[in-house]
Amino acid sequence: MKKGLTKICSRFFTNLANPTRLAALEQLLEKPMSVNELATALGQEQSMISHNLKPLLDCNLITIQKQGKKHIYTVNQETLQPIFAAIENHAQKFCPTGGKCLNGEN
Amino acid sequence: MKKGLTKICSRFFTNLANPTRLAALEQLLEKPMSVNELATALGQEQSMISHNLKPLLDCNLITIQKQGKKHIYTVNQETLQPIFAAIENHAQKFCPTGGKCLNGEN
DNA sequence: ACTTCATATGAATAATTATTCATTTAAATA
DNA sequence: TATTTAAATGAATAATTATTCATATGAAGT
Repeated sequence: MKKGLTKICSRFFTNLANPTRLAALEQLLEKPMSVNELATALGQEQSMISHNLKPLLDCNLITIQKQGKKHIYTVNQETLQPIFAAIENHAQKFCPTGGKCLNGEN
Repeated sequence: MKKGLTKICSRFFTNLANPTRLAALEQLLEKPMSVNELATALGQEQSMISHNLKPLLDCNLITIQKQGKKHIYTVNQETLQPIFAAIENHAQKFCPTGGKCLNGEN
């Protein structure tokens, strides 16, 4: 890790450290969609989705494409794919049973 | 991303989304060290370091090796290296100027 | 221009997470 | 076994972040 990356990493991880945003990303990985589609798919309020998409967009973890009234959001796969892959590997190799990493809820 | 990884990812990212813990990891990447060494290196209280190392350890992002009284912590490079690399790439390619991702402090 | 549909924003409150300080546990050694 | 050193824990408070609800913006169609 390059020195001084602590700051950008902190913001980056903060953006990802949220179940609503992760669920949104998970959904958007299936296919790009609009805010309302996302809200419906996740069973959440539209404003909640908007609020949560904003930091992801600001950090370029998703991109927006405006089609008239609709705003279609797309995942930045180049960045997120390897990260999720690393976590999947970690889960399998280092937390096979979930363990303390998953004890408790969230 | 495999379905249902949202939960583990959330905990995972929550652990990383903290400047103190990132600084600790950055330091431990240089070389494994004890709690007090870390505290000194980062200019923080021992109890703060301990509190922050705990979730990293619970999630196996670091490992512990007890040498008598001293507890030497080591980074799980297999997991963290590719993640930090992906973020570095992201920062260069998608946030070359920092932009909104870094505006404000943190 | 008015209405509708889609999204974003703001401000208040709720919930979560971090930090501090005091205390405890545990290992090593006198 | 008493003392010292290293680290962990607990509980209180501070700080941050999430969520909700009301409202604003903005694009399209009438």
